[in-house]
Amino acid sequence: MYICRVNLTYYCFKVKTVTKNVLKNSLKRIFLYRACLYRLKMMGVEKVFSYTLAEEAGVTPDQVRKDFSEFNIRGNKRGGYVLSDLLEKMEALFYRNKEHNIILMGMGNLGLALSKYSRFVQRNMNVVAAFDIDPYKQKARYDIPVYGMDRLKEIIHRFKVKVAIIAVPEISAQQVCDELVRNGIKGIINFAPVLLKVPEDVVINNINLCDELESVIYYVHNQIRNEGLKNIELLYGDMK
Amino acid sequence: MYICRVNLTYYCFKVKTVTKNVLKNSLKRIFLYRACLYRLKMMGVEKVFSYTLAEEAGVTPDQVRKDFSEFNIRGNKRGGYVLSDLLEKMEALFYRNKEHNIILMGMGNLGLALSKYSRFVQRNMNVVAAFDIDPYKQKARYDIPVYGMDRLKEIIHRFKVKVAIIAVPEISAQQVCDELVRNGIKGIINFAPVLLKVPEDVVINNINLCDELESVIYYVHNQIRNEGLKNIELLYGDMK
DNA sequence: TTTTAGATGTGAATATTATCACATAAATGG
DNA sequence: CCATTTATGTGATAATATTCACATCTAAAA
Ligand SMILES: NC(=O)c1ccc[n+]([C@@H]2O[C@H](COP(=O)([O-])OP(=O)(O)OC[C@H]3O[C@@H](n4cnc5c(N)ncnc54)[C@H](O)[C@@H]3O)[C@@H](O)[C@H]2O)c1
Ligand SMILES: NC(=O)c1ccc[n+]([C@@H]2O[C@H](COP(=O)([O-])OP(=O)(O)OC[C@H]3O[C@@H](n4cnc5c(N)ncnc54)[C@H](O)[C@@H]3O)[C@@H](O)[C@H]2O)c1
Repeated sequence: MYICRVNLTYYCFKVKTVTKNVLKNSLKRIFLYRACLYRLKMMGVEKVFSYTLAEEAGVTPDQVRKDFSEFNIRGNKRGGYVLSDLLEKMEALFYRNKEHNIILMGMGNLGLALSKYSRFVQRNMNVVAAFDIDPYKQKARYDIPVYGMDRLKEIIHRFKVKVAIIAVPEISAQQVCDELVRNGIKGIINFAPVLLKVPEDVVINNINLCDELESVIYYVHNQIRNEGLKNIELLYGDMK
Repeated sequence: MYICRVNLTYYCFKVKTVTKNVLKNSLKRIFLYRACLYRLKMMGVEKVFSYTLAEEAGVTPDQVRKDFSEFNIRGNKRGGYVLSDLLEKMEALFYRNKEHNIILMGMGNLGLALSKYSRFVQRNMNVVAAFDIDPYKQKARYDIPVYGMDRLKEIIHRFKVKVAIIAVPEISAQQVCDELVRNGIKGIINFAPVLLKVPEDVVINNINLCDELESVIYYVHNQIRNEGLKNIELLYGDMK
């Protein structure tokens, strides 16, 4: 599967020999659909229709079908979709079949919590190591090994790590980020409330808790409702 | 300031006696601009132009001006914008002048980290209390008081709490959420990887770490770049 | 086996969002 | 103090995303 940028908001990629233009929003919603499907699965549902899923996800049935169409996910012309089939197709889309090694930068309050988060493993994502400049933390015992920055290159290469989580103080974030990029990291989840500068081929996903909270407060204050939606906007999404 | 919903994607609200239609995406970008402005401020910048900010935020200068226009934020016809003025206007927009009391549900790994996060306070958001069913945690000493669920109503009313953070296990999340809604909570940041069901007047902001990680992996794998963007899509944004 | 009801899949139509382009205002310099 | 330069602010226009509408297919009923 080959992907190239066609223009600023469209991505062009191949699904089974056919080149299609996939809208970024469609991709985002696929994640939502997947979450809904897991929920429905837990409830014992085995078959869904576009309107079942739409209802659950807070979108229109047309949207669901259109999105599926974009990703070449197809159901039975009258019988809707078999839930397990759908999930399988989505997981394949997200490379769930493969294992992914991840590293964690910073073993402070947040890093510690993340290091104990078992769900990563359940989803084939292994946090193979954490890195911290504090020598005390390198000596202490945690669920995952904690190294000094001197071993960053070695670990990244040994485990073929492509994605890192940044949980270091704001002030160190850019420096740590640069170091990661220098060592071949291509994707970053950044918890530090700063906008990191990276080369164009590196993907950053910022999670800014204060901003998210503030936006909720804004919505609540102004009585903006999320009718029909399961979620309000997350910030920093779909810029440009 | 009064806000009402006009249709599914537009919101209608009053800015100084003039009713304007504000696009949701504009609002999202205002958060981004603010983050950029703080960054520039730290670098000693005092005056910005639409193209300065655009460059920093990874959008077009037109977009910046248009967004400002939507929110009635205006600069000097030739002299650009005074940074401190801009920030002031944005903070006013986000009710930063007022204090906001917040509660935290669940004092586990994540809850503990959040309870120590000092930045909330810096931004006028006070986590006044945490709640946990574990009696041990109610007795132990933390940075903030930890209560049992029996005191939820009392605390919410005493501190006029409108917004809560959910950091309880997935299995308990809906139940805790219902309890919050029953006691008048109108906005929720939810870390549990489930889609919560709430009445229409309650705003939910889900932060699903695994999904965010998976999306980064997806982007990295498919070599989708975030050219010109400071952030890739966050999930669950802008549905419907 | 044939009919019928009901859901999919997708171009066409509509709605929304972003960019363009330029009139407009304010600093600057002669 | 007027001309010139330069950046704002915003309608007009272009691009993108969503919804509509219906042809198409298939499961179930007759
Ligand atoms: N605590 C939270 O709940 C929370 C929530 C959201 C965001 N954040 C953000 O996450 C980041 C970490 O927060 P925290 O509360 O865990 O802070 P912390 O101070 O507890 O932990 C930071 C850790 O990073 C390490 N560190 C510092 N500089 C480093 C460097 N150059 N290289 C490697 N390691 C380094 C420190 O030794 C420390 O262990 C901050 O940017 C914060 O704003 C924290
Ligand atoms: N640990 C992480 O880094 C992390 C990251 C992202 C998301 N999450 C999510 O956040 C949630 C909490 O994660 P965690 O690692 O802190 O789990 P945890 O098990 O360490 O903590 C959960 C806490 O909630 C309390 N609790 C359970 N049921 C409750 C109820 N009905 N009412 C009040 N309190 C209750 C428990 O006593 C416990 O203290 C989970 O849904 C998890 O998926 C965790």
